Parts: sequence; C-alpha cells; structure tokens
Amino acid sequence: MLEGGKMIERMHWGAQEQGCRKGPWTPEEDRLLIEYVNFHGDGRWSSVARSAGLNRSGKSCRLRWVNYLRPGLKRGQMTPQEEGIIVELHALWGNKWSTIARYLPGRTDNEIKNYWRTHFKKKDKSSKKQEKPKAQTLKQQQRQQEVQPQDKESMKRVILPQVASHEVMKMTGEQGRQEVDFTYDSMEDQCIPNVMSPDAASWSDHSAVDEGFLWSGLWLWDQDDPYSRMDHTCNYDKAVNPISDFYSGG
DNA sequence: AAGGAACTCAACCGCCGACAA
DNA sequence: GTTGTCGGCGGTTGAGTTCCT
Repeated sequence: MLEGGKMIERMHWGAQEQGCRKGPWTPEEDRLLIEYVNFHGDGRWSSVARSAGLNRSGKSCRLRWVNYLRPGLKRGQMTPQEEGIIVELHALWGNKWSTIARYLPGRTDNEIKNYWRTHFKKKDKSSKKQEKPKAQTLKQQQRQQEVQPQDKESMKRVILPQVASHEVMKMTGEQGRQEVDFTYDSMEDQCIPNVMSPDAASWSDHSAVDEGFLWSGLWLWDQDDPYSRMDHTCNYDKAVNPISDFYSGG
C-alpha cells in the first residue's frame, strides 16, 4: 500500500506539481486566486489552479486560501480567551488542530498549531528541564504570564459554559460579540444557530441535560464578521461534540 | 555593532479517507 | 471490488525576524 499509495499520490498531486511554482506567494498570485475564488467559489482546487492561470498545485492554492486569503481571518495576537480555549480543547482532543480551529472563528488550524508549538511546547519543555533559563526565556515566560487571565472567574465565564444540553449548544461572548445558541436537530444531525439577547434567561430553559451530550465549549463569534458566521453554519452542520467524542474514544 | 540563538509563521510534505468511475 | 482523483489533516521545514550576549 505504501508504494501504491505513494504512487497514486505522486500521480495526482505530483502530476500537477511538475513545473509548479513553490515558495512564497506573490501579490499577483494572491490576486488571481482571490478573483477566481470570489467568482467561482472555492473547492475543486485542482481546477482552480488550472483555470485561474496559477502555476501552483491545487494543494498549494487551497492552503493559501484557507490559511491566508480567506475572508474573516483574524490576524495578530491570540487573546487570553482564545489561548484558554486552545488549552481546554487540546486537553480534550490532543493535536486535532482543525477540530480546535472550528471553535476559534477566524483562526486557522495552521495558526493554532504554530501557536501551540511556540507557546505551549516551549512551556512544557522549560518546565520539564528546569535548567537555569536564559534571560530571554525568562522574559518570554513573563510575557506569557501577563496574558494569562488574572481573573479566574472571567476565564471561566469565557471558557466554560460547563453544561449544555443536547438541545442547546451555547455560544457566549463578550462586548461587541453576540450570544448565540445552537439548537441541535438530532433528526438532521445539524446545529441551527439562534440569536438571543445576552440577558436572555432562556439559557436555563434548555435544562434537559443528557449526559451523553454534555460538553463544554465556546465560540467567540464576531458579529462584524459575516464570513465567520457562514463558516459556523458550515462547520456546525456536522457539529462536533467534544464530550461525546471523548467518551466514545473518537 | 556583530554574531549567534531563539522565535515566528507561511508553506511544503506525506498520509488518509471519501467518493466516483 | 478496484483504481484513480481529490480534499483535508497533522507534522515538519526553513527563511526572515527579533532578542540576547
């Protein structure tokens, strides 16, 4: 299978990649890709590569779009809240970066992966080694501690809506964001987003707790970000239930 | 100021699963 | 059932940048 698999791999991606450009994307390539995707939509990456006049592999196009060009991507520092979510979900799932990324609108799996490697692996390493840290490392750690939430309550508020029922999956957020709940339609295996006012006491209305569906989760959903909204609609078509996945060994 | 170490992040690679022919 | 194609995922790399001595 290894040979066969690799052969197939080489044939389909490799055939495209023959003579394909590699390395950093130029603004011109970005422009071509954006124009093409805006007009035709994403998917069918091999044909995107061909039709858009890009001398790139389909894979490369997909990656560039997903990780960099896609609208709605957040740039810049991870917030303490996001960091908390990453920690929480990584504890649950391990290196399931794409799954974790679904809970962080505007962040890509690649970004989260990189973030984890640089911030948490490093911490892990230094805590294991206990060697006399260099001044640089110390400073870095201090910086990291600065972003750690001082207020555990606020952290809790953000990270752990501890319990959701099988009917409702909570999305909760802070100023400028919108509280949203998802009604889980077990017949359709879908989550349907409902918008509610932040003070809605109706959260507690959904108290029918089914242990099999208990899970902690958080979405920060930027109101101003139509794409992230769309993204959620897509992602939660097949909603992931961390706890049930966890218990089912998935 | 210079050199080297450490860090960041975009991009690539290899593998796997889904799906269609 | 087999084969080929494609999309997606996680791991890794390496160039550029920042920081420290």
